[in-house]
Amino acid sequence: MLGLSISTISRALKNHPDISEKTKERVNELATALDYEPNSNAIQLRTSKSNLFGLIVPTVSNFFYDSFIASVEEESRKNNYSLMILQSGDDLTIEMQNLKLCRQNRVSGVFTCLSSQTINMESFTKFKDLGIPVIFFDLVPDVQGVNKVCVADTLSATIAANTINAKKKKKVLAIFGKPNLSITKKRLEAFENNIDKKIETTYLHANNTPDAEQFANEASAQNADTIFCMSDEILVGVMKAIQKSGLKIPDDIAVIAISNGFIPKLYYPEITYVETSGYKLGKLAFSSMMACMAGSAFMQELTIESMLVEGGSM
Amino acid sequence: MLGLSISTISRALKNHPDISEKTKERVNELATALDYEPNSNAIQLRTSKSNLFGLIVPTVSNFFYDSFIASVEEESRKNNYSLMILQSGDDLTIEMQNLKLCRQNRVSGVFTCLSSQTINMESFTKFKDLGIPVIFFDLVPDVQGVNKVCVADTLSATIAANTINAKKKKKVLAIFGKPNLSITKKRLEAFENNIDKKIETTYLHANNTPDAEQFANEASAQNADTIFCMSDEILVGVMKAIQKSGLKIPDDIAVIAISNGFIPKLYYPEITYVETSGYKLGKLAFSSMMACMAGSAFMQELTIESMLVEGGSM
DNA sequence: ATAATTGTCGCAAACGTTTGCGAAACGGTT
DNA sequence: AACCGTTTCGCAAACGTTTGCGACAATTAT
Repeated sequence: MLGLSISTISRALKNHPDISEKTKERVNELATALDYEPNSNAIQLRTSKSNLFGLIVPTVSNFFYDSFIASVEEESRKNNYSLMILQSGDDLTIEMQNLKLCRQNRVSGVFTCLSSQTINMESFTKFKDLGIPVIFFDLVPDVQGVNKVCVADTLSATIAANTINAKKKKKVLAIFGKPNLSITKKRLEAFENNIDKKIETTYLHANNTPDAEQFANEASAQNADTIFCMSDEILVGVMKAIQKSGLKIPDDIAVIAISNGFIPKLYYPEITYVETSGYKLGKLAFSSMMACMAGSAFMQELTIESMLVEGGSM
Repeated sequence: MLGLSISTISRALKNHPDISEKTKERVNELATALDYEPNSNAIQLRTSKSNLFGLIVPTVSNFFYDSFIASVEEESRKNNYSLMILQSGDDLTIEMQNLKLCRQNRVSGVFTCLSSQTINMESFTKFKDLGIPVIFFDLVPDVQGVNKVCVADTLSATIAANTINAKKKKKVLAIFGKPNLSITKKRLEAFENNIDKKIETTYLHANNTPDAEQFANEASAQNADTIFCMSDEILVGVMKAIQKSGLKIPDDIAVIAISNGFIPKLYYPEITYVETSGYKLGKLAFSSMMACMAGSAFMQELTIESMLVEGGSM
């Protein structure tokens, strides 16, 4: 329509110095008039660079992951990337299928956490070979040479233990999650190492919310004065048990949790918790991804700081 | 490597009848050996059909939307589609930017709900012109000729009102959300029409959780015997106020809500609610999308049924 | 005046597929 | 031996870009 070649149009649109200002103007004018929109498939095919990140998560509907996703999406959009979301449902087969989808869609990077069944990392090394950076978050593999971003498990459990110590509690029920998860191990170890030895502490592992509820029921029967919850899942069960028992927080029983912060604020008094922000972790993951893209591949483990948020439950 | 042409390979991989079984075997064998993965950019460029859906949501971290997303992702994966997630933050500019991203990525369909600022539908008609189906969900435009899937606002509010009637309550505080939203209007209207006229009912609009908490505080001072919450946001505030007041549910005060179901189960007793499932809505949205893709474009408004889930709060 | 430089632009190949069409090979029928 | 039908496969164009290189014109230097 302008009597120009395709290459000239392409260059004009990209503000290439070879093209005169007048031509650029004419091209841009017509482009907006026709509201031309570049075909990103063609672009990606030609340049073999996509503006797509893959994000694999056990499930979207989760206190922690949803804010993580929100955070990563926000940054992606700001940096002109799109986000492809995939749920693994903590299923190994689906996880591998999702990784395949990422490769086929030629993502330029992957955010993922491990399913609890993942044993070998072979499916991830393929990405390494392809030069596609992988950022592990939250549930990360126990190996070196990969990029990991985590919440500060050790620190957060330490803070919780110290808070309990400072309040001079006597009898603590500490409820942790599934024992095989690295996150559980780290938190448990740190808690054990830091809780005052004079405090009578019972350790339990709850696989889910109902488990936690039942444990908390027994705890009130045993006159524990404090319950520590490793996660939101556990906190929810504990709170249900406490409400049922009619015990008053914090006078009859104190509660402290490690949490993203949403659940603790649902109750009155609000529950004191050590914050592990999915939102912050998302930001960290993204900046780590950008660092990888820029070539500075550190292959390190980064953590976000934790801090105590005081409610009225201690 | 096999002495075959590209076209033969292509056809063999797609199980084309022209190709002999032996050749197919050889090709497939080598393909898995090299773990060949088709370049979806090239495919999409050639066929101009993407296997990508766009999903625009105000925010991912929301009780309702996260389960909606989870649901749509699940179906998408099963049907060999991928999902591109975009957050609008209820911002008109970002909404339009996201729509642009959808077009550029050549999505084959869009799921979206309106930002509250969206006035004209012009940006959506462009998709119609391109033959890209758009499914509106939850917050839908008030016009004809588009595909909409919604929760049954009228029905759910009616069920809630009838439940209150059946329990012979005397004094009800009904808290609704932002008055300008269509969802609020529908629920309010249905509630008003169905609540027993003999019941003394106070209507309030809360813009957020703290508002609701304050309203509920005043309510307990006024000796209301029942509080109705239009949404989870409101329920959370109300529950905080009730816990603070020390009132017992359901003896001192009854609570009923319209909810996705997650929040009501966090408390003891569990809150009775009328279910509006984001998960179910996702399924409906997806099947509606598939119907559009298949050509049967109904351009209608579909709703999911609502049902009462009894907790112990009434 | 011619030669060298610079500023603009077009040609054509390439990215990895799909697909209509034609070609070769083969077996079977007259 | 000639013909026909079928099976099996390859050629080449096309999808919409990007980009190295060369071409031409305009400008400047000699």
